[in-house]
Amino acid sequence: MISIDLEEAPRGGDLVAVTREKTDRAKATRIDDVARAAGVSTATVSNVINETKRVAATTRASVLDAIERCNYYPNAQARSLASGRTRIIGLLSSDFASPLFPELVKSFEMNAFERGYNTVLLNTNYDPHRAADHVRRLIGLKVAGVALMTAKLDPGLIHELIGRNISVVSQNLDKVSEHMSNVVIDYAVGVDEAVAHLASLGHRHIVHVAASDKPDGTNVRRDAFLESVARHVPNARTAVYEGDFRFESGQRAAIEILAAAELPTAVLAANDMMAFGLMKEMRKAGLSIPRDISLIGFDDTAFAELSEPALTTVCLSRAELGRRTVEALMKNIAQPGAQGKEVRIPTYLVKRGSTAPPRP
Amino acid sequence: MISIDLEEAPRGGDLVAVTREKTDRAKATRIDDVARAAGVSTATVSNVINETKRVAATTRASVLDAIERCNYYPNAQARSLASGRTRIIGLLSSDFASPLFPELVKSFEMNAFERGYNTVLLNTNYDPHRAADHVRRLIGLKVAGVALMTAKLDPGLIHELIGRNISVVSQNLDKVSEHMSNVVIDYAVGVDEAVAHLASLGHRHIVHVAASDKPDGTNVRRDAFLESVARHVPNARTAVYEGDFRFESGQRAAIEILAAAELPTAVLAANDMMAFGLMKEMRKAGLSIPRDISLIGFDDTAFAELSEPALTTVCLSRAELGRRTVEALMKNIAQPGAQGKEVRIPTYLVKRGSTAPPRP
DNA sequence: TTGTAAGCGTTATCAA
DNA sequence: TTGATAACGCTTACAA
Repeated sequence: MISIDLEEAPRGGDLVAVTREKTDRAKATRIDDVARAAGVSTATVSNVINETKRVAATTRASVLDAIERCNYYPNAQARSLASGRTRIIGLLSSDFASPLFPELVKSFEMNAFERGYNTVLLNTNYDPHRAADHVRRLIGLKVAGVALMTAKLDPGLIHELIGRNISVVSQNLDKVSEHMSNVVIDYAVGVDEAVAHLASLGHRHIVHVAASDKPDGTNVRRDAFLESVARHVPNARTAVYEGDFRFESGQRAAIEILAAAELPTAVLAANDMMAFGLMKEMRKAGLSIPRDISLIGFDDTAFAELSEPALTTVCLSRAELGRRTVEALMKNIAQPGAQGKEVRIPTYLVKRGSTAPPRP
Repeated sequence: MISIDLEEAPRGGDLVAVTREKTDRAKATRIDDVARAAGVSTATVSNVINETKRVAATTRASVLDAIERCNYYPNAQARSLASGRTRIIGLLSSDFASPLFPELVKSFEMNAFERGYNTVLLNTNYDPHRAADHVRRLIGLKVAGVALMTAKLDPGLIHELIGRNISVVSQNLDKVSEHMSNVVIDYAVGVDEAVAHLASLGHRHIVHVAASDKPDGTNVRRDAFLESVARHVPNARTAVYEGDFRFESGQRAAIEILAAAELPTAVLAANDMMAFGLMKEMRKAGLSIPRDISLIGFDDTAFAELSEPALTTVCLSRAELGRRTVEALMKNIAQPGAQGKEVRIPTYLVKRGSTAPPRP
């Protein structure tokens, strides 16, 4: 849309470059080069690299030396063609830019890396066609496993993966099965902490701004909220407002809440964005948080600790989510044919400045 | 640290599952299966898939049909082993969780996908060892190209890539060379718009809270700031404070600014985080933004439009950055041996509520 | 327009 | 403990 490629930048030393080209590009070194350099067979080199067989210490040393000298990097394509496995795992998501993902992706990649795996990233952008294409690519790539961090995926596609012996870890799916584990985020514990916190501050009139992730109408957070309120707050007054996770829906919910006969003393929003919307609208209405009303969010997005007041919020450790997802994948890969597991990631409350006792 | 794998979930239909296993896992279909099914040779199937040769329409149709019927997914490893190229590109970053990245990663992946490439992600976490390992892996994977979105990387490693005929696109590097392009973010235009905006509002005393990305002491934003002020504001008063991109350093800068003999009427921070720090501290000191002082940030992070007041900020389009990075990579891949290009990504001002005319 | 067959760089099975 | 050598599944000259 703007700006164009500049003209080619000036460059010195053409001759040198050309020479280098002739040297470096002269075919990458292969396992036979190393074998020759070490005076052994390719089988031995392979065994040294993969530690697949006992190799005499001296042979081993000279092979390693030869690898070093030749500046040898094994060809991953050839390796996996021959061995039938790859060291690649996929991470499929609907939207990498959504708040939870950046850190999750980072943690996922780092954990995979440490186990010798590379991560390929796939963003479906909520498009089922794209998702199907992505799955196809993953199969073509012969990935060892895939983490499906997307809202919902055609079960047929999942089968396609499982059937090809690719490990799958899904998020918040209901069932595990052979070769397929499930990471479930345990919203209930965090919600319970939040409600208990409000109850202990003395709140008796707490409302929830819900937003449902599942299309089937079930809503884990809302249900947990209602259940927790019933448990922690005797004679509670409560209500549930509907939002859609977006800032604006938080604002709309605030307007509804303000229009109600009696103002609640605390609000639990299903995510931070809506909480920020609530915050803005309530401030506009002249209310002070937390003096007039307490507010709790969900997700612990980057801004939660910077907002005015800093937002009390329920969150989960993205690092843990990433790590345990990779672990689950690895477990499935290591034990093909075994039954998948269910991994629960707890959520917890982070207390900040947006909650206080209700006005007397 | 918390929670443990639950016991295996119950499962029904073992028999069915076992049957499926026998069927599905019975060796993936290969190109010969398709060839046989279509009654042609493997070469023809390959030519249909890759569009590498003219194939008679009828033959083509029957091959496509056979591919469909066999549910055939070409083996990427075998393909690239045979062809010498892969459809994988790498994206190397120091920290995927930093503000610019999520959307950049998303855009990068989507653009790569549309061109038939898969993206492998590598997070160095600012660790040179890890970076070196990553480069090694990329070479082993025989990726077609790599985008180096990391602060600095050992030039030796870059050479290692180039020498192996892997296209490289770096960010904010100084030079381009054969097989290596450079994406530079043009901070100057955005800074200039920001300063011009302040000047047109009537500001004459504008300070900058700088933070340097480059270790060599050069600071593009600061230099652009000083230059723009000199150009747009006659008899300007100005000053530069040092920060480190973090919220707290914005707070510290605010304290310094407030301690100065005369308060400036506007502040340009080198990123949003510091701007938020400034905002918090100035509010604490009883100042109102933008009535008492105008504030401009840099990056347009997610919260810029949600803060109170919404932050005027300089930003760049992450979508464009991702797209043009992939384009540069593709160009290099398509024309091996050609000289790299320099791609400039402009920045621009987003006017929001944190800027206003100075008090009279 | 189609087919044959020789690689591509490993791993893994035997045999030595 | 090591070495030959046949896969692995595809692409691509070269032939037909």
